[in-house]
Amino acid sequence: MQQRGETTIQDIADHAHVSKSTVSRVMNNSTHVNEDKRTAVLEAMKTLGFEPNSVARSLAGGHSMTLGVLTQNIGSPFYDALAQGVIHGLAGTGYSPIFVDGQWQQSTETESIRTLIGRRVDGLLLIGGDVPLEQLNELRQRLPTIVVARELAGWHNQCIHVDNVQAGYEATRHLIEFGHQKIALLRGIKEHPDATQRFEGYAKALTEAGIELDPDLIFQGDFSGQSGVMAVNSLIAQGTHFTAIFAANDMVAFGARLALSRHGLRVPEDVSLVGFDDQAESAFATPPLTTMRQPAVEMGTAAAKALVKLIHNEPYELACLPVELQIRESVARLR
Amino acid sequence: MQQRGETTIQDIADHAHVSKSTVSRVMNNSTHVNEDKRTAVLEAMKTLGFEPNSVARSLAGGHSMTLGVLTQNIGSPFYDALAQGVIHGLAGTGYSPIFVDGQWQQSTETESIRTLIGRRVDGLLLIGGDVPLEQLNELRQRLPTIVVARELAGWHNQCIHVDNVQAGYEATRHLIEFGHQKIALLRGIKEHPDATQRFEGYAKALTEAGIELDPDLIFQGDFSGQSGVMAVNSLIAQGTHFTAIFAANDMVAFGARLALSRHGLRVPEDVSLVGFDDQAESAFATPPLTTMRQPAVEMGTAAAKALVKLIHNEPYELACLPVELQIRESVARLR
DNA sequence: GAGACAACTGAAACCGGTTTCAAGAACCAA
DNA sequence: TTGGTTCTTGAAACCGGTTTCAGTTGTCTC
Repeated sequence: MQQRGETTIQDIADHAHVSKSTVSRVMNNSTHVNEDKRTAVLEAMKTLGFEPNSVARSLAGGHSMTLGVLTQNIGSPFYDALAQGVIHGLAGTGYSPIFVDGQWQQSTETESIRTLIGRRVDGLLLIGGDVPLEQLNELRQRLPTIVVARELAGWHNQCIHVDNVQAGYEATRHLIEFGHQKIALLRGIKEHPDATQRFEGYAKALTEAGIELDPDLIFQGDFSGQSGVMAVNSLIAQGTHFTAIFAANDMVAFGARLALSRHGLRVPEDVSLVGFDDQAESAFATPPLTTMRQPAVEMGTAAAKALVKLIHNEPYELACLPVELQIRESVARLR
Repeated sequence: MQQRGETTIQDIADHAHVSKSTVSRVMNNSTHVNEDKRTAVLEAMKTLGFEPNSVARSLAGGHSMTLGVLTQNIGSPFYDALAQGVIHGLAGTGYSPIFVDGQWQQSTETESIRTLIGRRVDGLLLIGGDVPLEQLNELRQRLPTIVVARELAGWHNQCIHVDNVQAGYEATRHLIEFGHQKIALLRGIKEHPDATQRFEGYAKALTEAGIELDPDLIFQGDFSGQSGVMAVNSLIAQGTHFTAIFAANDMVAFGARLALSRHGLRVPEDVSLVGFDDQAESAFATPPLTTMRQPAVEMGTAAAKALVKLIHNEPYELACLPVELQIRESVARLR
């Protein structure tokens, strides 16, 4: 705020020979104001270069026109795409997002949410996160809240996510259809629900196809490229036979791809590879990566728009978006 | 704000049998308050679950504890990394960033900055952007402002960027040292200063080595993967001989790499490749990409910390960070 | 014991808007 | 002309804090 002496509504009032109230009414179109006064005010605003103080506005009006967005891991493609979608969905609504990073740590998240509440955000958009359901339920009573990329019991229409079990199933199914049976699963972070659910889908597809689950083929890692490298190295070191890999996400797939090529294994001729996310780079990998496309931007946009509706008590529908298999060139039929 | 009836400072005052002023003083540690009253206030705050209204605080106190951050292209690795750095640099300072996306369009940027000013941000962090210098100079008078990833005349210490000419020079130099002479340049967006400056460095290195600039080797594109694909396709279609490529950024390099492999050209055996940015995926590309590493996160962090200092009128130093050649495996000696 | 000074503390003004309330003006029908 | 309505409009209260100002106490010094 620095600059004390910004022009205020009072300055405009004086300049246009009307009262503050009238200026306010002109600004908000709340009541009809005589045409001559109206133009006088508009004129004054222009000459004085008036930019209303939205802090004062928030305090008086009771809404801050600000939405709190809790993200995780800013700098990772999936969450960035969600954030991008949020910004996009908010464009032109008058609401601005204020981002805080939870870093997947409950304490940080809780703290960040407190900050947002202190700032009197008009609504909350929680992307992923570890905050316990109970706490979220309380939150929901207090503030319009929408949760993205996380499945919450009893949050119908205030929670948008993707069917990770189904996605894991389809990815695995795709590999099975191409004749693969020895499918390595590169799991994401252990406690991460996405990872767990994708594993479920993987297990389901295998079982359904009469293929036994082989613990040696399941590698517990995280969502980093290095994790993919380590998984493949360890798979090869322990002599496990595998013909395909389902990676926790595209980044892991890149790592796996690199490690494979280090061992002289080609993709897809020797090993087929499926990723998850469809981040921008995946279409330009060599070979272009077959992956499960998460509609991250769309989810962010939908969530943001829904939140605005929710705040205004307008009806809306928050549909569960589909994860689609993006077939490219990293999967081949087993010879 | 929704919830009228949040507990206010007055509630605390009543509960603790003191005045609003005293509560305020306890909150801010501004004056010494008797121990018994102090504990009474603290006690009251705890039992009533008080979260101070920072909107009111901003209005009264004259600072919003909010920093406006104008970014470009949220969702692109370089700008995301900068944003990530900003968030990181602000952690624990009490300031929250509020992001707006300029989309590299002057009108959008100007509009966004107006919004930020309306929100009475305490400072401005401009990442890249096209706002004319003149306008920025005015802005600087009004608000503490720091510009990131853009070189501005006369903005010493309020502007942090990278020496793109030097970086372009070094990348090209690296290829020349490996014996390459036919080095294709995949330029970024035409008007983009980064692209222009890197071109200058490229030209300088070539000239210095006595290699003539060949217009056929210079491809005008943008910063996308598709641009890299098209460049290589067109280079090959027109029969231009080249043994190395310096790409506008890593994404372009990925596209180029893909197109090369489609034409049966290997990296680095047939064509050497240098990227720019060193985004996370580059280390896991096949082969791992040699690239100019931009310290994006560090720049964001440094800028954020500097802005806080600037606001507080504390001394600080904003050094120009180096772009470092990250040597990996996509460059080979010309046979 | 009186005056000076420091330490606390509450009342009230203030930040810059929005909104309520009531009054004055204009308009209309009876 | 009169009473009732509808429009406009300004004064003042209010949003929830911070900060100034002045008063009350307590302590210290001479």
